[in-house]
Amino acid sequence: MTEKPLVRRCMRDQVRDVLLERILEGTYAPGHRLIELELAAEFQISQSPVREALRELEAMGVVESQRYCGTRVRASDVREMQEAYELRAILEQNCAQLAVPLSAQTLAALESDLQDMQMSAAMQDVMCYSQAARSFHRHIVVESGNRLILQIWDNVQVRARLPFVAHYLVEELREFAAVHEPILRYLRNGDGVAAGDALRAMMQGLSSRMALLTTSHQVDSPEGEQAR
Amino acid sequence: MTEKPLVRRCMRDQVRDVLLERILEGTYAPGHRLIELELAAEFQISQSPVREALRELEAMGVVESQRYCGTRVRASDVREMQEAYELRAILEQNCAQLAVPLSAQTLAALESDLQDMQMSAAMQDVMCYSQAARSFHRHIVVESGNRLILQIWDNVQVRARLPFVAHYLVEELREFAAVHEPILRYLRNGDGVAAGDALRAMMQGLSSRMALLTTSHQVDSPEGEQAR
DNA sequence: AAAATATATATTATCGATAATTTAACGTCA
DNA sequence: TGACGTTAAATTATCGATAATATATATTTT
Repeated sequence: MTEKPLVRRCMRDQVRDVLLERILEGTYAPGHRLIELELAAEFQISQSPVREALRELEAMGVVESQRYCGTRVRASDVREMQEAYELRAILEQNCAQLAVPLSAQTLAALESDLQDMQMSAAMQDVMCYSQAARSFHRHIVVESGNRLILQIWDNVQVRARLPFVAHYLVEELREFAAVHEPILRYLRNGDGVAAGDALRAMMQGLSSRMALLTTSHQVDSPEGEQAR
Repeated sequence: MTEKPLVRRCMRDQVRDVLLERILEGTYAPGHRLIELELAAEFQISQSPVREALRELEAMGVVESQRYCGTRVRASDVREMQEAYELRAILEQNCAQLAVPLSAQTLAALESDLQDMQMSAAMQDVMCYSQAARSFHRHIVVESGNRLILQIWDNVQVRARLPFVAHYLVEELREFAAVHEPILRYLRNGDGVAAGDALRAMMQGLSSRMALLTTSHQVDSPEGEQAR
């Protein structure tokens, strides 16, 4: 397993980034155990930096660990994803209101993101769609001017697992992209309330969809590596 | 400096809690340096658990550290506090809506908190007031049923530095306590929207007050211990 | 055979020491 | 004097090893 040489920048940060990447990309499935000394051996470093990286990931909510029992990738259950979308609904509704009026520059960026969404929706490119959608929504949060909310949103975003969700909605990506059109229109007209309401409705719709996954699909069930 | 014996429960957690307490109580003023080996010596443990505790506090946003340069208590600037109250306004407004109708038990708890607030307001006991107010608002967030929001709220709560804010508002604690009366009444009547609106107004009022502190007071200026 | 107990193993939590790095203090030279 | 380099001191980052603990496995007891 060859990996980048891990030089310059403290080991801890590098390990964190590598592990986070692996988790988000799915290399480490939910439930996968992360053993400190094993990882230390792989990276050819000692236990300490690995340990600290894991603690950081734990604070971020992507792994969880129990005293003396090890650390494993969190299986984001349906309930949590639902809650994440419910929270996003609230945050983004308000951010839209705070963000208007938007600069021409920001509007252009949103326009560009929307085009990317429509393009990738047509090609059913889930990863690409997720990225564009994330960018679209994030711009609105940024423009709210509240850095704390942005920080929180970024955190919640990780838990919302959009790439995962988009995968289940691959047939409907076009429709989801289309929903963003009126939102952009409202924003362009400076109607933050309408844009906010539309954003909220969209997110709450997704939240409801999450609930349906509970029964139809088994979400994030660890396949290869199980709890013992 | 005698302290609790720090036994049972991993050292890291105990250290974290002690340090957090000291920071929130003001024993460690903003800007205060936290030196790993110094703390390790005080607690009679090694550097590692102290270090991990500091990393955790950093993730919580109460301290900040630079590579090889040490860790110090964050000076929560006015802007951040303002943003925190703006966010609380949004979260609590929505939580009130989600929380109704409340159980008799919860209403009783809110009633009790309100009494504590009025009592401590009368005695100008800032710490006591802060605690009661925190409990009051937290109950509402808990009853929203959204655990993720609760998690976020707890985090934001730390940044809002209520004890600090309350100190500046000590003369007005009575009035602030009184504002909670109609909120409780709305909640008792099951009017989540009205309660939410009132909560939001209160929080936004505080947010505005924070802005005023910018000019009139020098907030959180490290007195004893300075940056070098 | 089932329950309870002891042993073994795997892994984390902590330790004490060293390496790496930053900042401050000092001295040198133009 | 002041810019510049150099050493010294302070502190973090990392290391390698040990202690503590949980889980799994084997053993005994009833």
